[in-house]
Amino acid sequence: MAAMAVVPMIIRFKSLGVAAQDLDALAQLTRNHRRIAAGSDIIRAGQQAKHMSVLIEGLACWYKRLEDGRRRIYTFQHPGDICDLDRFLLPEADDAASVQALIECSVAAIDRSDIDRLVARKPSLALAFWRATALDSCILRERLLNISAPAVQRVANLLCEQLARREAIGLKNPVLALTQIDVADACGLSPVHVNRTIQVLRNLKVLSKSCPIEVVDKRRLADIARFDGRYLSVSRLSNWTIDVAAIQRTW
Amino acid sequence: MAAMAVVPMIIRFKSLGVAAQDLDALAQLTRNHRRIAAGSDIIRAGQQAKHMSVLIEGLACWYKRLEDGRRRIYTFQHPGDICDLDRFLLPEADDAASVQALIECSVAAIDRSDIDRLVARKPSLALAFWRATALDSCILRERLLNISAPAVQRVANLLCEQLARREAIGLKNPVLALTQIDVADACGLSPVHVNRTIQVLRNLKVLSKSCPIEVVDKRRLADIARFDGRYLSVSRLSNWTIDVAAIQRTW
DNA sequence: CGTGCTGTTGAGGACGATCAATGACGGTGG
DNA sequence: CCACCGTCATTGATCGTCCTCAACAGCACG
Repeated sequence: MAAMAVVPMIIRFKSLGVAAQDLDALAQLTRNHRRIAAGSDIIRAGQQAKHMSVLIEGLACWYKRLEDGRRRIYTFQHPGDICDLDRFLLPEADDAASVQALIECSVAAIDRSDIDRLVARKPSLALAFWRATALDSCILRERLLNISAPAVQRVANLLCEQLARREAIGLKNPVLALTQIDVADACGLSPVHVNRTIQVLRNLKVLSKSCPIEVVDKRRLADIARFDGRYLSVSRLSNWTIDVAAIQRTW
Repeated sequence: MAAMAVVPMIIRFKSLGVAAQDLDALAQLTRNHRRIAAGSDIIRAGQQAKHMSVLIEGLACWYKRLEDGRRRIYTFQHPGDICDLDRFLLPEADDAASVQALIECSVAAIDRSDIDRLVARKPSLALAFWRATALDSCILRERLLNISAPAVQRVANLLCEQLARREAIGLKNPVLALTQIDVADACGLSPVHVNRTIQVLRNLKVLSKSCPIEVVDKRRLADIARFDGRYLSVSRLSNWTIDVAAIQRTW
């Protein structure tokens, strides 16, 4: 397994305020992960979870299937996100949603009992999980605001959020592995309209003409989106730095 | 102060899984509360919170003011809800939102330091707060789903949610203290369209003709809303019962 | 008795959905 | 190797939901 693949996850947990020594314990538990093919479910609606799933690498979406079969995406998940955090806390209330891998992902499964033990013994971990829950909530609120804006702003805002979340974990590549259908399901728009909206953004020189969505003018995109990324920032929570070389040696 | 006024809050915390003995400690901290006039802010955007605010009585909305002055409501808050839970955890990320009293409210302020102490010593309380965060997240996700449905379903779903949340804390009165403007800001609809939508629901004999919104056919409302309240249920988390008489004696 | 907020009604128009068809591409099996 | 298929991107045309603007009535308030 490539050592560097886990760096984004480490950065994420660090930014949530996990103490260095607690992070080691967590990292031990995520050493074994399985790969999930693009398109298949990481978390399946209605299934009891015996473990907690942490996304290590890839891109996933947290969604619910409506009665008519349409998929509504709540939000996307990036490396370091816990796929079923809410369900872990509220098993009864929260089993209707699923998580699907949009590209090939690697996912670590941590036993419930291990989590319970960790949370009980490592306060910084419990707090970090709580913060992660709150941060999900922030993201959902921003989506909720955004979803009643005009289509161009809606799409732009979604893309800004994904870019910002990727940058927060050290991923600088401005190509997003989203299909227009993914964007449509997340923005509450029809795929047809998303297509037209993306063409508008291309003509504004904000997106490239290439087929996986690629942002070429981040500044302007944020402007169109009225995007203020502060709601994503937990950066001041921890002040220790990451020794990437050490990670490479360890993994 | 009327002793019964605190019962809904007690029920709420109990349902979140707070152990009986920990609840007492929490109750002590909420004994002093201030009244907030209808229309004024309980939590003001941009202000650092030195304490955590718990809604004891009344009805509030968690909202954000857009640049053009419009108010977008994330969700409503009922007795037992913590007004600034997210901000408490993520002071940096989450100061753009406000909470406004929609009718006269009473709100308890608990010092940050007291909370920190409680959370550190009483695991059931920490877990309950975490669960409350997750439950907010569930509610936001449901709003997010719903906001792309047709207007009648949108409004119906919002009303169902409020009824269910009130019932969960023992409030059985089917009259909701919401103006049509409140509903509009929460549903992402114009007030004019909300008005017409409510008239549709009245003609369907689901709402009464009276001016504060009153639900007269809950069954049918839930049907129109495609409302499945399971996402709100944390009922199985605690199994101890409430001694209302004891509360009356204590307060 | 004005003033402001909420609720109500009417008319016109915009944004985005839906339906339908086509092209490009990759994967699969004959 | 090529025909076939499914998925995704694209384009055109029509239609419906909901917004906006405007005006007015009821009501509480000072």
